[in-house]
Amino acid sequence: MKQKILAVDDEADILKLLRYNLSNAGFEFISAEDGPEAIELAGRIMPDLIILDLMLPDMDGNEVLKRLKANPETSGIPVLMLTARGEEIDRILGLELGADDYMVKPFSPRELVLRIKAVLRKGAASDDARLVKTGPIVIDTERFAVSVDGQKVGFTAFEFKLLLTLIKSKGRPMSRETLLSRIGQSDTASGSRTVDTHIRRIRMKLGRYGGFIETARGHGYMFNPEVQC
Amino acid sequence: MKQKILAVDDEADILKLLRYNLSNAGFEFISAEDGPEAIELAGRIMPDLIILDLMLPDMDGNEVLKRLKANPETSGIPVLMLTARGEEIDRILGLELGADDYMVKPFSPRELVLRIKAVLRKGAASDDARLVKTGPIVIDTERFAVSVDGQKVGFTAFEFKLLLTLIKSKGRPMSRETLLSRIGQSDTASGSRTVDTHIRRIRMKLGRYGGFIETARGHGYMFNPEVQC
DNA sequence: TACGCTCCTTATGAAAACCGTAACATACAT
DNA sequence: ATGTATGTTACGGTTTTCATAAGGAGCGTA
Repeated sequence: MKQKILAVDDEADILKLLRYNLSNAGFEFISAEDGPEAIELAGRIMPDLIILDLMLPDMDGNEVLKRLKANPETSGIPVLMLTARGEEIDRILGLELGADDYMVKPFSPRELVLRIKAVLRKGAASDDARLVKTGPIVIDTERFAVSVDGQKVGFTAFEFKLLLTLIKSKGRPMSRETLLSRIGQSDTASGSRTVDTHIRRIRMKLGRYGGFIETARGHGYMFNPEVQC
Repeated sequence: MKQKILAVDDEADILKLLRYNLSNAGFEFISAEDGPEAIELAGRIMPDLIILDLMLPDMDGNEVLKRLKANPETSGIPVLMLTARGEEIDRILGLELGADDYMVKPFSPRELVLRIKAVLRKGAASDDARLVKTGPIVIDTERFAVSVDGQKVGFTAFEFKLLLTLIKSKGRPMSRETLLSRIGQSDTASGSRTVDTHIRRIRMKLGRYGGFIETARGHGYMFNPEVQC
């Protein structure tokens, strides 16, 4: 059966473009032009994916997204956001909303189709999703950007990979050696204590969420977002 | 349904020529002879595309365009500008207005129809539009011309392709190798450090917007127009 | 063909960012 | 209480990037 895609945008041109390309790509295309209509439609037809413009006339795309996520019936539907400008990218990251991916307009239809397929393929088993979210922490694996509580935080390459590795195996402690090898620094002569230093730096950058990285004494470190502060 | 095209020109000959060719091409043709009429008509009939002469008797074509773009209802309509002379081309680029394409009079009707179809097909979200706009930066992909803040800036071929590649993948860092290969210099023995030099030159030419090109340490470079100066 | 021009490339040192280590302080476990 | 593991801090070395200059290839023109 064809997978259904709901696109929400107020610009008819965009909808036309989407309809053309997504139909060709083998999807069933449904469109909505404003927020309320989108929410209503989503709940009724249960699409496999929603394309949502961040800038809508009546109700902000963020608001729409929030309501979709608030409704348990629609909260599982992956959402791909569209933004008009690069300036808004950080908002997507920052608002810790439930978007699974995003694209900046103008976008190439070809790339859009690829991204849609990627999101659909991954579904719940998100091993390599673009946006990795853990509570107040959102990681954009393509831009190498991290935001905490809506604030963009600068991470170095090492720190970034370390954090991502920990989060991907969250709940399971990982030894320093494992961490180093997953990052690709295994062969280089890095004393394993180096990890400690980086862990500390990450903890500082995570601010009050630094405690999410627990130390498994004798075993290494573990990411555990359950901890309250 | 036929797509509507609104043509604005004070010369009756031109309008006649346009009407003949566009009707034949399957468009619904509407014409206006001056600025105010054009604006009124555009808001009322919502054409799919507007052909606008840069030189109008009462109100300059640029002024008309500005007002069209200022009105949220009409701002999404693509506009194709007509200029009487090549000398005016730079003004089109320079005014960072919202034109999507342009032609120089005298033009071939056949080419005009092709261009119209191209603009309509691509809509606002396109991979290879003729005019690529990012804030104060406008790029004419056919003339290899760039303007910043309305000022035409001379770019060399390498710089041009580099900037365009970065902008087309805006928001995502690209390695020097990727950049070189996309430009077509991959096989030539270009040390990847060459990219650095060109990036620097582009930054200088972009003036105060040079910061739009961010360096992703360890990853390459990324175009990101969010940065304010 | 020679000349002059522009543009691409490379070279070099300066500056900045990052990584790793060491030394000491602190917490944990037996 | 003592030894071990980790936290903290500071500093030096290394890598990456910036900045500037200069060599050399390609192109058009005379």
